[in-house]
Amino acid sequence: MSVDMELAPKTKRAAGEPCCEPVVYPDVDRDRALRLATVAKALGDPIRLQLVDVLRKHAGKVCVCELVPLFDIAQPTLSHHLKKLRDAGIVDSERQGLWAYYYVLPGALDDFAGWLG
Amino acid sequence: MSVDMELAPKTKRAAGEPCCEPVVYPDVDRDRALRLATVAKALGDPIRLQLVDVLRKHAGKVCVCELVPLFDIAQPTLSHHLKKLRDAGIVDSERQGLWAYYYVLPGALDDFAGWLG
DNA sequence: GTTCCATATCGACGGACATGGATCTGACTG
DNA sequence: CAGTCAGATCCATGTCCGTCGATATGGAAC
Repeated sequence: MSVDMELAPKTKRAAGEPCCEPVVYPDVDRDRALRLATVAKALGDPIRLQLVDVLRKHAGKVCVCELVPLFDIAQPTLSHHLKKLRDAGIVDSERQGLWAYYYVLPGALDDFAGWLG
Repeated sequence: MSVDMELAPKTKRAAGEPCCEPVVYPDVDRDRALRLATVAKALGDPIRLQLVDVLRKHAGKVCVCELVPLFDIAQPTLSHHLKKLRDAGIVDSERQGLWAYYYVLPGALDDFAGWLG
């Protein structure tokens, strides 16, 4: 891979002139970048990533009491992570009596996966 | 989608007995989760996500002076974000005289894209 | 009612993060 | 050499994050 010479700024230029003309632009606008980054940020913690991994690979909804023993963290911490994933729109929950069941929202990761190619 | 009854904890149980047997496990071990989360965390900022988007869509290497005018942030802040992406193993840089050229490391996002499905 | 249980929320702590001004570094110019 | 420029680093600021103990909530069992 070599430097694209069309993008190489000219070495000599008038004082005050910017070093080069901008020729590249992001394909993702600010709003979409914000949405994509929100998902990425939610996945940017090992425990949350494993949580999503478990929920994604299991068809159906998983009881929180199943998730607690999988990680070496206190119950409030797990609850905090689940809330983060819910706030990011990746998972949702459903209560049944005492227990809460979590599941990955269908298509929640599609946009991100699509951007990632 | 309905609750998987095989996973539903029994309502009645002996005192001290856990509410249910764990039947789900993460396919991703702790180390891989850490590596995947590192990439996700680096992408968890709108500016860094747009940076990767620009660098990915442009074949070859892009001069920093091209990137600065694309965002409403100060130059040290942009440098900070580029360093984060470098530390995460997503991009690398190459100096040519006064200018620095950044590019996405080939395959840097493959593992993450593969996990995301 | 009371008691127990699963989960969520609160409050506080330490550490990490995003930001930008000032400054340093290294390279080109004259 | 001195002057200039691009980019990185340093430093200070305020904010957010991960963690967990304590507590609240709301349902089930007795």
